[in-house]
Amino acid sequence: MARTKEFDETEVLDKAMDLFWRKGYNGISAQELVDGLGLSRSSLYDTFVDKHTLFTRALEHYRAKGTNDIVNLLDNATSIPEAIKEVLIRAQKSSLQNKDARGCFMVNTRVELAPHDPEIAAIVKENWQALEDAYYRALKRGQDMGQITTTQNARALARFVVNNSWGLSVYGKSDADKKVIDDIIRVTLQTLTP
Amino acid sequence: MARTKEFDETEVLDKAMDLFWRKGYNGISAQELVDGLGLSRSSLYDTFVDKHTLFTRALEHYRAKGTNDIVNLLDNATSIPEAIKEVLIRAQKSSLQNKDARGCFMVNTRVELAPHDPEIAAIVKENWQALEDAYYRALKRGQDMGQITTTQNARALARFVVNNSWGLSVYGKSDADKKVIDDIIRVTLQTLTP
DNA sequence: TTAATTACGGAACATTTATTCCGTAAATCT
DNA sequence: AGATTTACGGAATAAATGTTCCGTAATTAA
Repeated sequence: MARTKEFDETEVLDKAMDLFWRKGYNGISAQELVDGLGLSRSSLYDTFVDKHTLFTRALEHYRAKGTNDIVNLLDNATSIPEAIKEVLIRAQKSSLQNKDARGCFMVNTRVELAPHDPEIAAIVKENWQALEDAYYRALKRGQDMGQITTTQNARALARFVVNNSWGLSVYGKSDADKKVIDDIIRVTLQTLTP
Repeated sequence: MARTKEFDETEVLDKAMDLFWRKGYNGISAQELVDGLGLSRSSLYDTFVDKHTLFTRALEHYRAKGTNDIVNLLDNATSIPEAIKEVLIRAQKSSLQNKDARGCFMVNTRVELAPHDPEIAAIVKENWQALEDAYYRALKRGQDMGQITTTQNARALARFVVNNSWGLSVYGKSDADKKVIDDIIRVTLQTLTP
């Protein structure tokens, strides 16, 4: 009944996610998006309405992809300290290797947009709570298995771990140094173990 | 020999700091700056050259004001855990009370600009290292006084504390909840004490 | 094959952006 | 007081911004 799109929507969202992740919402222009996404202006606006909607889609794409990976990793872990260490290290890998300094898309967005954009704030909040809950479940299991300290309740520990992962995300935005990251992760994990 | 300025440069920098702090560099326009600073466009550009220079001055103003306060507090502390607790709480107060969601200007800037702006990155880095060093000195003294654990070296603990302060800054940008903040501070401090 | 529908490329648009310019006002030095 | 220098208000500017429009191309249902 009509012409077919010449691009794959998911692939475009992947690219959009990467662009916004790197440069932020206000840091990237419509022209840069057109150039970077590889589709025409009209197709972009036909499909994604406007810049803000595209950003929202990209952020939700990140949520569905990246965050769920972490949640699954935590839910399936047998060694909780190892799993948490893995998650904290994984977030730093791109910063250390590619020196592209992306950090975490959710953290970047929370800093840039959440204070003035309720719709974005809601997505960021949901993501944060999903992460906190995943850490909570893992830490709770860890306590039952004797892998995690019981001097603090699992909820507090989960919030503490999220806080450190956020700190590391900020850290990864500039001058990432493996020694510093290792120190932070080591102290954080020592806090969690009995 | 010439007409006197009708504004106080320091007062303007205070306002500029507050505006950039709240909305970021790309989030605020030249027009909003003119309106918010209360001086004319020509005076603004005569005195502060351009938007980027004004931002740099505002950031250095923050460095000279806010960061030095913290450094002094830490250097003069008798109870190191109390001092660190005070610093971590203080950064959260504005977020909890005014719900203005400013967070920390340096953290905001590190996320928004440092990856793509070497000049800004240098200021942010210097600030971060000054803070880490101040924590280090305080923690070292704390270890000597038996107030701080010796299971980790003071440098690692300092990096860990900075990381948590950054996490709290991100947290303060949206939906700040006193219970969560208290959990994070409590676990962090428990890690530091013997 | 034709009709209907949607996609695409690119020019066009109105608005906003950061910045400059200019005429006038005020302050200081001689 | 006069000359010189700088500050100020506001209009003006050029470029960039996000978005729309239009003619043509491609796809499918009838």
